[in-house]
Amino acid sequence: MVRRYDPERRQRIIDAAIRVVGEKGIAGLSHRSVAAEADVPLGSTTYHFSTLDELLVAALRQANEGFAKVVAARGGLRDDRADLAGELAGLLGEWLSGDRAGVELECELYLAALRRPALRPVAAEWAEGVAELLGARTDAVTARALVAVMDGMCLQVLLTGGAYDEGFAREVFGRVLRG
Amino acid sequence: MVRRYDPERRQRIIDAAIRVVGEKGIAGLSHRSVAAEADVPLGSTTYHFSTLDELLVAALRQANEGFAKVVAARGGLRDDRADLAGELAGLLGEWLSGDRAGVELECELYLAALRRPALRPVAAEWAEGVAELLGARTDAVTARALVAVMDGMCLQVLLTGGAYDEGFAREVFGRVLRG
DNA sequence: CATTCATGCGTACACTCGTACACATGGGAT
DNA sequence: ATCCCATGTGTACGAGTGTACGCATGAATG
Repeated sequence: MVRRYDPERRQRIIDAAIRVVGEKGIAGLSHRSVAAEADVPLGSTTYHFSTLDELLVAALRQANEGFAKVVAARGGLRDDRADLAGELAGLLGEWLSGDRAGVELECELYLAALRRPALRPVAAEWAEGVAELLGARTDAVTARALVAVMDGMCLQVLLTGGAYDEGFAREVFGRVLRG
Repeated sequence: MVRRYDPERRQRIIDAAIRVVGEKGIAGLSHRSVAAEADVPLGSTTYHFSTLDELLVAALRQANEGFAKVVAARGGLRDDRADLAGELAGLLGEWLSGDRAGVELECELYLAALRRPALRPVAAEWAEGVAELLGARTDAVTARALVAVMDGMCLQVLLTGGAYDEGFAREVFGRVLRG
């Protein structure tokens, strides 16, 4: 069995990477910047993550839990009696209006999959995870559609700098659900 | 009136920037790489675009026309008799299955607005442009919703590496339109 | 106890980058 | 005709980067 001297070392590097991306973006991520943020020598970061892609995969996997936490805090969307469209609209609003830096961080890592094939499986996992969560309340096709709408509305808010309109979101979710 | 010695110089640099981003991604964009691609000296690129952001803005503005061309080639969505949901689904399919490198290029520039505020107005212009195009066939709220759905479905295809399902797209567009 | 080797650490090298600056050139204004 | 200045060019510097390599350390194994 392989054991490490400092089992926290690897985790500390991932946490530091997330902070670096949050502050300076993926463009500001380097073995050195992570090493400085994690307060470990350069060789330690290159040893644990020989490629920056590996580090990004680990960071994305961990950051993905942010949205899941918001969902869990809201009871996991399991209340069949509640209005799902309204629930989702509220969920998005809470997520977007909360820790904005964290939101941008998650999105940036997620969107980075466009040019980094290594991240695509992780991005796909996230989409499937949300779809499964919704699958408990609706059919698979509608769930996939809802995920697409959520992604699209997040993009609109984050990319164009516009404000999030919860009423609009509820309306759109409702139409998709009314299929 | 201010005239340049080489009126094409600036344009050639923009074209070169688009090619560079298409081949190596935004991460591979630098004053030097653009200069090499455009076959101009380094000083020329730094003179015309002192910041890479400026160059990206010009590139995004020019690349945005790619989708508009596909729309125009399809008659501009102005045929009221046709099924709008099917039209949009076909449009997306044609765009996504066409020049894939060009699609990724446009998306990457578009998504870069997340971390580069300078690009946001241009991204917003694009979204508004498409919404206006759709506004001729439906109300403003529905148009905005359709844009969000289009963005979201493109993301799903490009980020997760999944295939584009035109039937699914048509179904979702239909639901949003049936509001 | 002795050995092994995954892990951790420090340093150096070659490379690219943004930036700055001095100088060349020639169109347009005077 | 002359001057001005936007434009074009070449070069250099310091900072930051990925990578590689040699060495240190101590847990695991026999």
